[in-house]
Amino acid sequence: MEAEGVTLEVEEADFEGGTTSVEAAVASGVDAAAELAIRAEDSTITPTDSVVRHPADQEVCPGAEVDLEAAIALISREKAQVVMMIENLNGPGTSLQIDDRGILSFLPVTSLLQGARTGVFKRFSPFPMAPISPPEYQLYRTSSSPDTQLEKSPISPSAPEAPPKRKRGRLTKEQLAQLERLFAADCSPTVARRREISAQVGCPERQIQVWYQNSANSPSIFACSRRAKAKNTGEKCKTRPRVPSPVKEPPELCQAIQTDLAMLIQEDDSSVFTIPCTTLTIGGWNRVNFEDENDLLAWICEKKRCFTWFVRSDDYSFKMQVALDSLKELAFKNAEPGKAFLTLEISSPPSFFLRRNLKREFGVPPPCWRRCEDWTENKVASRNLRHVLGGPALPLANVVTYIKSLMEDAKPVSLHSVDYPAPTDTQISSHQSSTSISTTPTYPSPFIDDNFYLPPQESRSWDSLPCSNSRTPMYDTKSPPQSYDHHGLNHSRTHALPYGNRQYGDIHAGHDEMRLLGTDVGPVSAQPERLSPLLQAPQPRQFYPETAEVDTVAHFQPANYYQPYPPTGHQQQPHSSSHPLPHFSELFSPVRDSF
Amino acid sequence: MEAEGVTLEVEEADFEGGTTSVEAAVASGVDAAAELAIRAEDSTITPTDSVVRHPADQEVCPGAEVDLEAAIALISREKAQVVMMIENLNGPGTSLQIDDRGILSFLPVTSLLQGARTGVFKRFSPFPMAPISPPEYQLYRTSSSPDTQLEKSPISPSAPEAPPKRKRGRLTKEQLAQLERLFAADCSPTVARRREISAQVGCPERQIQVWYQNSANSPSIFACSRRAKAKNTGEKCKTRPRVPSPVKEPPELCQAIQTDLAMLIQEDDSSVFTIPCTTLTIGGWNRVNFEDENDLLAWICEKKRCFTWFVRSDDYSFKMQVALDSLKELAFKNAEPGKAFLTLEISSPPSFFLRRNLKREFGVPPPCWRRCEDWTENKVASRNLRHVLGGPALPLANVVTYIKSLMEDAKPVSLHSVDYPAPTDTQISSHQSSTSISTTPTYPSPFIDDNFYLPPQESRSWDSLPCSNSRTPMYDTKSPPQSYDHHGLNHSRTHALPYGNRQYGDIHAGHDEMRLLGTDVGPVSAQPERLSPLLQAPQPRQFYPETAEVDTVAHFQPANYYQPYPPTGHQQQPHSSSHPLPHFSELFSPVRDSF
DNA sequence: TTATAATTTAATAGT
DNA sequence: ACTATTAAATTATT
Repeated sequence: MEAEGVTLEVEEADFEGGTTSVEAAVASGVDAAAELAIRAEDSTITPTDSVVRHPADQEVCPGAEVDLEAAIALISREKAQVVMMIENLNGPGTSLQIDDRGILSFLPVTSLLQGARTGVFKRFSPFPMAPISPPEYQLYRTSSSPDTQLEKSPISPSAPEAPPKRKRGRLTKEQLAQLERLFAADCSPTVARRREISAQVGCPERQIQVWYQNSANSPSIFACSRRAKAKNTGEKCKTRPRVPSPVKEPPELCQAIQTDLAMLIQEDDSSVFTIPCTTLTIGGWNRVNFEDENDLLAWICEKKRCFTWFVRSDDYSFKMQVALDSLKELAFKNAEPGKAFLTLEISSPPSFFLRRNLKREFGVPPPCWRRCEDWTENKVASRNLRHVLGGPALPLANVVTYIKSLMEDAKPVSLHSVDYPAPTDTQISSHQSSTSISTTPTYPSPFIDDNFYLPPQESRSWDSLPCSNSRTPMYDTKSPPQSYDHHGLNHSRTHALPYGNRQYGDIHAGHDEMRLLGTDVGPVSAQPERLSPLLQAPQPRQFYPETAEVDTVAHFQPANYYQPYPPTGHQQQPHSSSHPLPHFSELFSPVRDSF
Repeated sequence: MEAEGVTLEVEEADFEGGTTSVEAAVASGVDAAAELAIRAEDSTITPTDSVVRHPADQEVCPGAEVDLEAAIALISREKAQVVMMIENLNGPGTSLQIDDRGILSFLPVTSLLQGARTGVFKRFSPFPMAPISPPEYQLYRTSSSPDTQLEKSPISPSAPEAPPKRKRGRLTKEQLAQLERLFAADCSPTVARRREISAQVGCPERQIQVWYQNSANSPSIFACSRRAKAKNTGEKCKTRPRVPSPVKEPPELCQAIQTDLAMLIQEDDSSVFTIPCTTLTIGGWNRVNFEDENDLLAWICEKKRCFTWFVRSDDYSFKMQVALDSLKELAFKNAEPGKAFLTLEISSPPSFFLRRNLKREFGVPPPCWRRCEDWTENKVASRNLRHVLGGPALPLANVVTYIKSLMEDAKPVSLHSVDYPAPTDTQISSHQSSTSISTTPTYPSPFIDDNFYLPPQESRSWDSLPCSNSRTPMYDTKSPPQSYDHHGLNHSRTHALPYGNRQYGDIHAGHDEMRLLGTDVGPVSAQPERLSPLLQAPQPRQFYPETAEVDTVAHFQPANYYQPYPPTGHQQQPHSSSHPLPHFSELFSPVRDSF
């Protein structure tokens, strides 16, 4: 194959320390395999040394993959005259490519040459691929002396033992954050659990395993035995999520409440399922979180039968509670891998709370949640009843499962994280490209003054409100603006969502969307016999709706002060809400029967 | 335990970059556990940072094990005033020891102090154990100000978030040189080996590890994958020394010839073992090398059956060859850690060579070795037949092993690097304090003129001399001044030298000396049947002794032009030497049998 | 800025 | 699954 080639001469490259003549030669041959050799022809360098080598220490030989970047780096440091040869190309300008690991096997010659021409030469992979037609370059044959000629190792024992190239993938920040969270919840997950995590996080199971391993053992100062740490600080390294919930929840859903998280959410139900979310969109209002902090959370409180969206800014934390039973429609949509959106159509606006962010100190009662006015921008949340929550796919999917299980004894719905849904999806795009992105509640928080912080009063505490000793629901039953039923549940639109993402499971493109409740709202003719055990096993619980006056103080005791049923017999009459309330109990709650 | 202690003040330590006051304090207490804290009291260092940490990043606390070496290294890099405190000793001077992992838990205080006193401080483990009685030191209580006082961490959560300040120590030229060499020999040493290296080079194991790592992987040009380079240029990265010698050599001995080194020594035997030495003493003549260059080397050429001492000065390189078989006695003696002396008693003077130092250019034949007159001062080497070579302990010890293996099928002798033999040793002191230290051959190099550089003539080349196709030895057999045999081998004086140094093995103090050959020279009644395989496996090779005229040109072809046996039939009669020659062949070479 | 020391983190191997 | 180690990538320091 003393084939012709293509050449380009670069007079001056910007290699530091001296002007260096760079010469790039591309020769096309017959072989399909490409050979790349870069050679520094400096007299101070011995011929053998000057052959550029693969970073993985393999000699460059036909068919070999070459990390051009490393090679270039080498050359630039060599300050040597350089000859690059690409031989046995299928055809100039077309056949080389850089794979996703930045490794070159078949590099677009043009980019190579262009790189050389511009003298950039430092990084290679993302070179402009501008198709420069081969004619632009001269056919060329390296004019080096025979002995300096690269003896094209006859392909033969080219790296007889191809050292199983260690491809080092790096976890993204998000993935790491997720893993950290999950680790905190359970530092030694089972195989099955790992598989779930793998799906959720979006990387191979093996990688998850390795991560947990390394996290547990690494002598790193940070990790400093994440697991060991957990073992010491926390209890005995929660090998299982420790929530003794009677429900057989899907994994991530029943994530344990970390201590700090518990402090954060200050929910008195130890079985709340917190979901760290990335976006919350209500109409034009949009709150994003970059997952480095627990700044945007969602959880479901079974006891109170509500969703909560939690938002934290510098000085204050905010939350809004959406009654489970005000849910008209619930739609799940996959987004990028591991991510999804959950769209909720509710029939009544949420209730709003805020709480001062204070470091807890001994002797000082921690700030507690206070009811407040809608803190979203322009109080949009009071008008727009469509919430779009973006976050980790699996937990969000599990929310669907969970909600579904509240209505019917359905089999758990599995999640399918499809290939990136083209961003053409209206839901997503409308969501993503939505108006302003406010990283904090934009509405001036109402009622924030020092008087606002009343000492927690048992009598006013939500927790101490009677719950189930009276089966009378505590909600305001008047003025349901709409009625609905769940016959409207559009099963034809409720696709099974394959579990996992495309890396580890079957891919059923197109099944990335699911809706739980029909769009239409029918009359309340519930089918109590189809209620899930979830609702029957624990004593019927009640949702405390928007009954309190706007400035009512809600106090939740810490989780570990949880007061089981039956609570105090003392009960408080709900106030009337300024918002219309749905007759959600007529729909789902077996409580109805006991009325 | 505000116990009394023992103190020693060292006014000036030789930490590079500045004079540093070093203070060592030893306090004895009641606890059996020892606490060691080393603290740099530099205002530029925060208190927490200045607490020396275990290499594994653990804070030093009572009972903790501390890698003193690392600590010392750290301190020396800090260039800070240093307070060492050893508290809760069982008793001063007795209770600390370094375990086999080089970790200190109970260090012999005396050595610590002595080290401090002498300011050596670089290496710790093998410090002289000379029992210095505690009274020699004053009772002492650190007089530092309260706040700088080491708050003996109430074990508590001392630095909750001590930013693990990264202290960047830099390797000295010498260390780097050593490492480079060692790397060339073995680019991925085992842990044990690394520990040795660490000891030898004099910096913490961790640093060694890091260096190797960076050398192997870094895209640096020097490193530029030093390991990669090694892998490619050499065979497949000698994870083991690559010499296919039948002997099971200990590492450092079978160091590969680096390219430049090969050029330097211009030996045609690819299996020579070069040993970078620090001193060569022959009588009153003394040549030292500071190890930053390959200016003083020793090697053994199995093929020629000779030792060679190589000395390089600015314009010329010199060497002398000592016939292996003229060896009367060989003594090994440990010196400072990692260093040793080898004393050779030979029965006949070496032969001398010189070569001009020229950069090689293409087309120009490289300068070659030329026989010449004794170039030592006053030609002392021709009269004094006792050579003392100082250098790295292990290789030198291995020389002994090697030589031993030439004479008997003995198990390899391992080396013991004892605690510093007290510098009272006559051999060392006489050597170290010997007359003039000349950094270059002081004798005016003879025959240096332009005529001296004859073009290499095949017929005159030493390499092309017939070797084995005629089994007739080429040496001058006349006038052996002495006869000898190796029955004289004094086994009672041949101690087994434990391999490794005291850090990693049993310590048998006192076994730091060994002699191989008896001091007496007996008649030549060789026992050919006891010859080692080394001498039998490769075709019998011959030593080219001092046969040529003094101005004979010896030309060694480059290694890669190596001409295997049988060489050209053309043979050249040796000239008669001006020196008496031993009948070495009668002793060892099986060639004798074929006479 | 470069060179190189040191750390962090992913991955492998041995057990 | 745990341990130790390697290797890649990154950070930091001079």
